[in-house]
Amino acid sequence: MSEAILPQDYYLSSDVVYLAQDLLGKIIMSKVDGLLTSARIVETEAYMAPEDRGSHAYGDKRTKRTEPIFRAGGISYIYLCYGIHNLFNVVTGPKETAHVVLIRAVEPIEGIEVMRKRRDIKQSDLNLTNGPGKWTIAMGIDRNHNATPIYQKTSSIKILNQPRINAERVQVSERVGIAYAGECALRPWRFRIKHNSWTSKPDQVSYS
DNA sequence: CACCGGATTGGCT
DNA sequence: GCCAATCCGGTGT
Repeated sequence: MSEAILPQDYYLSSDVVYLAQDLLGKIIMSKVDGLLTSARIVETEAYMAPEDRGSHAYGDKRTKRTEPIFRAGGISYIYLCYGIHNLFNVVTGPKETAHVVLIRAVEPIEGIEVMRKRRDIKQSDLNLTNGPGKWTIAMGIDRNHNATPIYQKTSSIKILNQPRINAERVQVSERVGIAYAGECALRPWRFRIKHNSWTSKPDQVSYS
């Protein structure tokens, strides 16, 4: 039964850093407009409010937008970034715990033709799903799917269990795009499957 | 109600 | 490497 849908209990852990790493290698599926796509999760990031300045829920800030983050784990948190991109997070932890895992990149398994059609780019297939704003398009995910459960058979988005990736095969680094978060930006909460071709942008190289 | 800026991307110089 | 796209959430007047 390694391909069972991950149950809500899985997402209720308070250890969001563990979960972010554990979600690597799991299979995310979507069924949107009757079209099935599936892919392997190859890159994640953990966001851990209230202390985490990189999180929308920093300081336990509650707004209409951040409200789903405070619900019990196992639902989606999808928001619009730069007015263009729908970024998908998994809400984790018990109710009132504002932790999420951002899925940053996936490796296509099923429905790659559907993904090509949705993305409509004239680039290599490697560009179909190798970024947080890219794979959601490929898999038909947008804010209509915000704050919905992902642990039910009937869910349009769900994640199937797979064996945990060994720590030696995981590349740990700083998170992307949150320089404004000061010291929090330095936290090693980005996780990638090592040597996987479908992960997103490489680490920034700094010259001094 | 006006303004600022963002957990990004793709195309062009 | 640079930068526009595009829009809405959050904040302050």
